[in-house]
Amino acid sequence: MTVRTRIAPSPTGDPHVGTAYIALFNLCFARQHGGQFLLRIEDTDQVRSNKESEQAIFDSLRWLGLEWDEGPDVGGPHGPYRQSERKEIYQQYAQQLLDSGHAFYCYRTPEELDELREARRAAGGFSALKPSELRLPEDEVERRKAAGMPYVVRMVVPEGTGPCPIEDMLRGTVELDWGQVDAQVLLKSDGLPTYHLANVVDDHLMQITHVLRGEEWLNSAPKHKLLYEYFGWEMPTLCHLPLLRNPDKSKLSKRKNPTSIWYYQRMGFLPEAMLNYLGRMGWSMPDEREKFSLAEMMAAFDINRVSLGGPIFDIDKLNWLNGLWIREELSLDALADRLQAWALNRDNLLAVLPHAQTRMNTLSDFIPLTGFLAAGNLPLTETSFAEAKLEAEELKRVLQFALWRVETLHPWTRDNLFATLKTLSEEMGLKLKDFLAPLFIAIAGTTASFSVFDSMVLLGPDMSRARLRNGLHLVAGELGKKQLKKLEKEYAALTAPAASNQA
RNA sequence: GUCCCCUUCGUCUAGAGGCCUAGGACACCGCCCUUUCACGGCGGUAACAGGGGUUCGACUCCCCUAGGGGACGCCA
Repeated sequence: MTVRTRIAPSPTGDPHVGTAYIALFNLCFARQHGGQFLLRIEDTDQVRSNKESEQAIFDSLRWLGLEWDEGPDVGGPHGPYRQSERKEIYQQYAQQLLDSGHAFYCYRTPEELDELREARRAAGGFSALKPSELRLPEDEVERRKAAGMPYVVRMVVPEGTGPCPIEDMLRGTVELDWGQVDAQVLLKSDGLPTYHLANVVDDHLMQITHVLRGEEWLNSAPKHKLLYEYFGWEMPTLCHLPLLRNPDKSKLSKRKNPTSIWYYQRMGFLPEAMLNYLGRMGWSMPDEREKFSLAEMMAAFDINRVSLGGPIFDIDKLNWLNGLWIREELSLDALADRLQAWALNRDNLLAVLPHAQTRMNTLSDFIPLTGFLAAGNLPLTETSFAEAKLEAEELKRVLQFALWRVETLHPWTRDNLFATLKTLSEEMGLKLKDFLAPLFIAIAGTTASFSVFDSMVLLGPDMSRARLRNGLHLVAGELGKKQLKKLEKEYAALTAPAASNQA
């Protein structure tokens, strides 16, 4: 048996806890059956594609203690593969589908596609675009081809509606409808495969027998099934796991929650506890024990013990569990080692010292000066922000806008942070000093600290964002939908200040 | 809007027709331990979404409704 999970790097390089969650279940399932567990990096999306963010994922999984196997060769050396380096493989298989009439060239422009979709939507019913609608007359195809217009390769799908049964390990037979299956793009105009093609081809070449993936993929299973039929390959057994959720029950997202594994590492959670907690999400030990190691979980694993309701990622319980690990599993000696490795290591000290040294008279000044860097959550209250001489509304705007600006910021460097936030302060018409004050308080707990940009670099993106979010929460409470809309509007107006006051 | 999935305490969950007066854990509250705070111990509040069936019997099976989530891209 060979089980795999596909991993999509995030554009900012943050390894997502959801990734680890899926990987954990894949690993346990594979090991329980004495099988292999393979990883496959998904990098057909040019935006996400860089070695750095891929490496971050491997590092984070290793930190957690997850292991994986080296897969069979797919046109290159063993290990995780990159689609962009194996472009020809997918082109070759796409050609095979073109030759057998299971795929076709499509020269439709984005505008035409929008129109077709809109018409579909207006008509009600299924919104999937079918080959018959997308196909252009022969002469038009020739004309566009001659004009050198970009094209894609799409798969042929059944035109009408009708049941398409999908077998799921946990749900049994799920009946989807062909009507919702569109003529999926297989090869993009840049020649790279989409997820769907790469997924099927890779799994076949890697001899995958079982796929455990997120529930979000359930709806595209018919496409995959069809591709397996076209190629005449045997389809792996599918299993769709529930999605981790935010406290508001939506799919766990960076916007609402810290989702990066590094955030939790930074917060001082032990990898064992983290993995233990993920194992408790949607799964339970037969004896209902709460604390267990990866080895224990693998030994006792049973996929049928997965419960289907999407679990909410609850930091309170993770906290308790982590405490349990610290108190019950670590000797004082071991705990000392952990602390040393976590924060008090030489690299960390050398990174902080340049900022601390000039402000130190005694060695004892060091901890008070830099303690905020090692702290998890700062002990702040609403009144902590009184130091910033801004009125409540402005305070709110500064924190929210700054948070939005740095949410997608990459790379996370001092210069980049400075440029971004300086620009924002100018757009908001605030003096940099006034603008920065609330950021200082949210990040360092006080305005009497060294550069907030340096602090943010030392804290890292995840912790910095979490602190800003926390600060915002303190001054603004839970933002209502209306308020949020208003802020979003003001924020959008910032980047295009001239355009808004015409009429 | 259309399709799919899901639905047990606030949260994570146990529960495969009678063992359920629905169990455990987090959080919360109270008591005990304790020079404080934690830890630990003991106890408490708190749930089968609603309505119909099937059955001698339904948290468990079926249907409907409601709610939540996901998917409808040259993103994964």
